[in-house]
Amino acid sequence: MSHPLIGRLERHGSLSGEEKQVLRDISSRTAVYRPREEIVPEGSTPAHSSLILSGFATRHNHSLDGKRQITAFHVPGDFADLHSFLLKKMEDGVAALTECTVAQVAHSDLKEITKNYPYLTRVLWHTTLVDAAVHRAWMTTLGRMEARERLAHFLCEMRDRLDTIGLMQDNSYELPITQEELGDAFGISTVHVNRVLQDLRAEGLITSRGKTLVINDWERLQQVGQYSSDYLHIDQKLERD
Amino acid sequence: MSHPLIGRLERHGSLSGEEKQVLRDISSRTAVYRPREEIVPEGSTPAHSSLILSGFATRHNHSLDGKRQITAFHVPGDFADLHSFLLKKMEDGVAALTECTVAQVAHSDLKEITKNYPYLTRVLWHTTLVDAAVHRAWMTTLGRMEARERLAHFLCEMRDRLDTIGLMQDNSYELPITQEELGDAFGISTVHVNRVLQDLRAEGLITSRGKTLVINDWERLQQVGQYSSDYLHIDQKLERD
DNA sequence: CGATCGCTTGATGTTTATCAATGGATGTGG
DNA sequence: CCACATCCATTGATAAACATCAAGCGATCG
Repeated sequence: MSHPLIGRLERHGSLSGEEKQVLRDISSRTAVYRPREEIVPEGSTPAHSSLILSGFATRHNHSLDGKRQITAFHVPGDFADLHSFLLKKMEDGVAALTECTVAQVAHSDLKEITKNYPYLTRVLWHTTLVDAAVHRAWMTTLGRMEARERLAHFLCEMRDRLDTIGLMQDNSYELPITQEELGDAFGISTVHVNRVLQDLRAEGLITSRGKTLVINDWERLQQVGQYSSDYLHIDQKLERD
Repeated sequence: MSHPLIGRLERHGSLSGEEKQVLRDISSRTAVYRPREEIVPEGSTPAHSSLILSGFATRHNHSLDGKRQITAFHVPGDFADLHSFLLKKMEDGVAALTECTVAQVAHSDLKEITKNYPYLTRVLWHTTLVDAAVHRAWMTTLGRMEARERLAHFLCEMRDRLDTIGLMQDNSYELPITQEELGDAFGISTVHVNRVLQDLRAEGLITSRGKTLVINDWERLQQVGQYSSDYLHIDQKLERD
């Protein structure tokens, strides 16, 4: 398996051999987490950032009265809490959805990168900006779209994100996310998620068997979700100089 | 008037004299915008980032069916579209709410900073991460809180943000935002914003005369909004070394 | 002075939450 | 291997939050 972070960053820039070696060096310490296990506790102050090498994970807040808001779903190659490098305190925790292999990148190593590798620094900064761009897209679906549009939008987003890492084939992908988690991400009750997904199936837009999701009508699903992949900045290249 | 950006960044780190001079140099080109004028058009690819020196501004998306989602309200000292330095294409536009004086910082200058001033680079990166942290807090209110809680939360947030730049006195501040704009930010119809604000007034939590907002019961307003200022990372210091 | 803007109010309809219960699938200890 | 528990998807009935439509009203402005 090629290195997920290097693969990811190479889509956003052209790394030198030295830079690739640096990335390999700082991500050599790995850990494995079981499903539902906390990778980064909510409210903690980690000394390293967690790069997902394999598996799916969530990032989530809890409101003061205990309700959970999932702020991101993470897939292999995502730097789930790179922002903790500079923000220190994690308002949002990271938890494994499936078994996850995670590289733990020391913040001290990241700081060295900012001192010696300006281009690599910009590439890493860029990944946190894409993360924020996804937040803004989700804000728009949360604030201005109905439940079926939100879910359709998300299914489109996952298709494109998984496609770039080779986890989508024939408009089908594995989505190890329960209906309760979808509800917590998109501000919908579990019951309503269930009914909306049934509608999308009944209209012939999607099929699902177990955790496998099939997109049967990509065009119409994008229309329903008012989806455009622009905000993911897939394959946007950062110039070196 | 002291320089708003330097004031802002000095709360997040300790800048050297040389670094302060660099910041002054790159933000010397200014422009003035009238209320409602676009500062950064939605979908554009600016060659510079806009730093608000004075005035209030919004950042906003439009869903494909034309509904507006406001993703941020900006106050003096905010680098409204610093993310356009690396993301290039602006999915969200910036528009003036009041008359705004804006410093236009060339992306080429920002790139030079990343090459020569690692500490300054981290401080700038940090500001984009705080921006994203606010997005996540808003996502939580959008997804998991009711209209009156969302608005109460926002009024608390503005109190603290305006306090740090000296625009809050005696639990009172100027809020040049219409009820329609509040609705577009928090996923609520204008009519409902109006009724919720009336409720908050009737309960004695706030008073408003024209654009002036007074917080009459800070404790209870925070409770209603389930607010804690942690996510704003006010006065968090980044170590130099 | 008409026009526009922002705020307000009332009446009605829709989306979605909540509560409660069921059933299949999976896993676990005895 | 079975009894039991747990998780997740599903269904029906009722209630709440909020949107939409429509109209009026004061302030401001060219």
